[in-house]
Amino acid sequence: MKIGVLAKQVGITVETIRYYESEGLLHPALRDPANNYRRYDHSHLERLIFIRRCRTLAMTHNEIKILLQARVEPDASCETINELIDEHIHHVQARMAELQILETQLIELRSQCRAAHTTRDCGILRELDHPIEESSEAQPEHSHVPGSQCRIERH
Amino acid sequence: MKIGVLAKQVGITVETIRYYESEGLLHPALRDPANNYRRYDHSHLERLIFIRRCRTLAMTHNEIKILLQARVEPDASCETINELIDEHIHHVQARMAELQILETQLIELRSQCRAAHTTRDCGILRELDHPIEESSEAQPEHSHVPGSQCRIERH
DNA sequence: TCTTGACCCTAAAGCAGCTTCAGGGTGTTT
DNA sequence: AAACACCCTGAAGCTGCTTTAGGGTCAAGA
Ligand SMILES: [Zn+2]
Ligand SMILES: [Zn+2]
Ligand SMILES: [Zn+2]
Ligand SMILES: [Zn+2]
Repeated sequence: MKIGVLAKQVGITVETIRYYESEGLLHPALRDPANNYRRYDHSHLERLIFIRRCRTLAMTHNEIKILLQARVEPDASCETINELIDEHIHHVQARMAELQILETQLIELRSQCRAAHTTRDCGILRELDHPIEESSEAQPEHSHVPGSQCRIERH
Repeated sequence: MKIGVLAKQVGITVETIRYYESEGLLHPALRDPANNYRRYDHSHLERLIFIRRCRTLAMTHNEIKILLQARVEPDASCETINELIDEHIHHVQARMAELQILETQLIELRSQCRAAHTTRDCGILRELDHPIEESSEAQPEHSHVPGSQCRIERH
């Protein structure tokens, strides 16, 4: 099948497929000698579905590569996989904890202004003007396995 | 004061300060005619503290710019500010909800493999091979105020 | 005085995971 | 033959910085 058909089957764009190929997630497709178009078969479809499933679970390309590697080594132990998923669950939980703290702080901030008035007297602006109070809790310096790092976005 | 002193006062790097200037968050500093070094005063310090406070609350540059604008218009209504904070709280809550769903799915996935065995028989890989089940809930197509968009990272 | 080290400057690239754009072929239909 | 859908590559854009490269400035010590 051509790239457009594959894209529709998986529910992604052709650009994303080409990007995955350039990233080494998807094996380069065979090319039609006549026009240089990429040709895909069922194994590509399956691999792409796997990749997308991992992406909707917010795994990074690095994490996915490790799983893909395990997938083609049927005789290896799946320890690695279990550990990777466990670690990734931690990534998600850690990010949620951060966001919960954020939410609390934001709601407190919001409570500083209940009636609408001029910005001169706005409690929100006033609170934002103060420096950040250190929570005095040292950052745990999370030790990631180098090569499968994931951060669940901390913009 | 010079940029290095300012950076230490605020607790960020000089590169970040220069970046904020290039982004239009911080007004360009006066330059020492002798050596072209940036010179800052107290108002820069206050503005930077404000910016950092907003950043630790995960606001985007766009959101911060709106607040900064309100800050220099003391006679305007603070309606805008309240709405922006409310919206931003929604950003955080929406992202948390996404992560909670993720966590549930990941824990379910993890439960597919309790004993270590070969990847051939790994329930995790098996489940990842299946296509994504649509939760059939149409995405709410959140209507953002154009110009203050924020996404709390959805990598 | 010369040199070392701390500090300052700019411009550009890198990170993650794509999306979008520019510029140009291919292939089928009307 | 023109229109339109589809394919190709390479590069830039997005976000919020960090890092690197390459090069001035300035104080103090040898
Ligand atoms: Zn992860
Ligand atoms: Zn207010
Ligand atoms: Zn927001
Ligand atoms: Zn297993």
